[in-house]
Amino acid sequence: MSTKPKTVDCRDCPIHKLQTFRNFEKAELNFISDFKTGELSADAGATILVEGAHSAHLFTILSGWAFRYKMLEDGRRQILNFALPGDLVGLQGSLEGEMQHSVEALTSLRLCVFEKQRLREIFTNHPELAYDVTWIAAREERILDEHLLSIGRRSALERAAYLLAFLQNRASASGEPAKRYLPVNQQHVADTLGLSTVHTNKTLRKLADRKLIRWRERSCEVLDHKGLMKIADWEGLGRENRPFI
Amino acid sequence: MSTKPKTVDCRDCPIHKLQTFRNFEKAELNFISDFKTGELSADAGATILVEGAHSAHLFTILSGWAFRYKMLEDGRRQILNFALPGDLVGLQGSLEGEMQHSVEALTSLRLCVFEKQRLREIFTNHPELAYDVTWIAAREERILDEHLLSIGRRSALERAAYLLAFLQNRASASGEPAKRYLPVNQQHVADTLGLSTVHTNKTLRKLADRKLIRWRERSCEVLDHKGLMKIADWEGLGRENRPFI
DNA sequence: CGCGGTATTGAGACGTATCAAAGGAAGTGG
DNA sequence: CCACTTCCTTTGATACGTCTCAATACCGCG
Repeated sequence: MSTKPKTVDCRDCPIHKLQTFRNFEKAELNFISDFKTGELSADAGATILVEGAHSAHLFTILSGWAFRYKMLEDGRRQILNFALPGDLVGLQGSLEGEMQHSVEALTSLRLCVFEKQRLREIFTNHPELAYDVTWIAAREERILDEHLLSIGRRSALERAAYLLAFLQNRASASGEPAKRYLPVNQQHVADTLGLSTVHTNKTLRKLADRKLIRWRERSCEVLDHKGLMKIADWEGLGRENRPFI
Repeated sequence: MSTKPKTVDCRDCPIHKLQTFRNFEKAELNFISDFKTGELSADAGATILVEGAHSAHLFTILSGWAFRYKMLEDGRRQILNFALPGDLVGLQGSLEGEMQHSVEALTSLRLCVFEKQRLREIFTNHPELAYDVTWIAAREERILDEHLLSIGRRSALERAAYLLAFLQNRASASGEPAKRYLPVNQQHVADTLGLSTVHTNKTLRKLADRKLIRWRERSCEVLDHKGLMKIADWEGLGRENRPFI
């Protein structure tokens, strides 16, 4: 095996090379490279950020999946959204002050670490990148809007169909084609849909019976993406040139 | 009656004077004033923006309440969030491309109109304001996170308590103290909570029986704010120095 | 081989939706 | 000022969806 550098230089970032992302100037990459203070690796199940804590950092996902969630005092948990390679984590909620949600690794994870404190530098020195940050925030909002519609107004079957179509959509755009399966278990699905695990199981079974998905150990294979979208009355995420930091 | 100018000059903006908002530089106000292209008035029930359309504009609420919502094909509606004086409308969802949600006036409404196209100018010329835009987006995300937790994991009673506490919180920070009542009807509450109107009615009745609220025609009076927060296990929004554009 | 995490199933309780109808308040036109 | 309409709220009865509890089956792993 050849020796590899421990951390990826942003100028060689594998993610920037992907089709889904926009092209970046040399100067921008240099700045990002400087902005990046390190990398973090975490195993599946590890907690990256916890609600109520003050975090000095902001992360970008290099590889793997994570999810954001909130909990009520008695333990009820709601998963808010998932984060895939290229996603910014830690921007949601207040820019300053305590975290309003927790973040957990869904698979083993590699993250780029940035200092929140230096976020303002982006705004003063690199307006284009600053605009990107806002763009990313707006995109997250759009997704949260969809989730809200889903949980609020769709039936259990429609909700499940929406979620799996959504995750499949995100996975296939994230440039990890190796992963044919969505790395979630039924507990995760339940906590995202706002359902009990038992009912989630029965609902997923219906989707499986209709040959829309196949359930595996701790993961889900989507067999009929369009079929799921149709059940959920969902259009899909736009095919866009995402920015990325 | 004395004659009034049709539009408010940003330098005299009544909202900037409120305590909740941060202080602004002269240069910033001048820029905002230039950025503003007009005002728009709308009656309660009027549609400001519609899902699927391309809007060239961005709005700030001068007075009155509005709400954002999405609909499924068969007519089911989900209210995503409310907008009060000082809130930015139209930023949510994609910065470019079609609207992903609609916006409707809840009360009679006055809006400042900005051109989306010129948003980039903010980023190149006024980094502080650009940072504010991002701050505002992050705040909206935090609120959407709360709503997701609520709809996904709280019972009907807890959800209603959360929503009314939330609206009361927002109302009292928005500098319209004249309005002691929240200007929503039970249909709005139902569509926000993801419940039927009938069940919403029965749930609100329980809150009223416990002397937490009193229901009026097309509006709600909150009698015990803390009681609502306790039922919902909700901490409230931070008392922050909001930016504003 | 036994163990812990995950998925599956069934039965009964509970919460919420749906349908239908009636009562009240506000606004309109005669 | 009244009759009328319209929108909003309230109530009851019944159906349905989802939750809870409990037990079993399954699988990978030490």
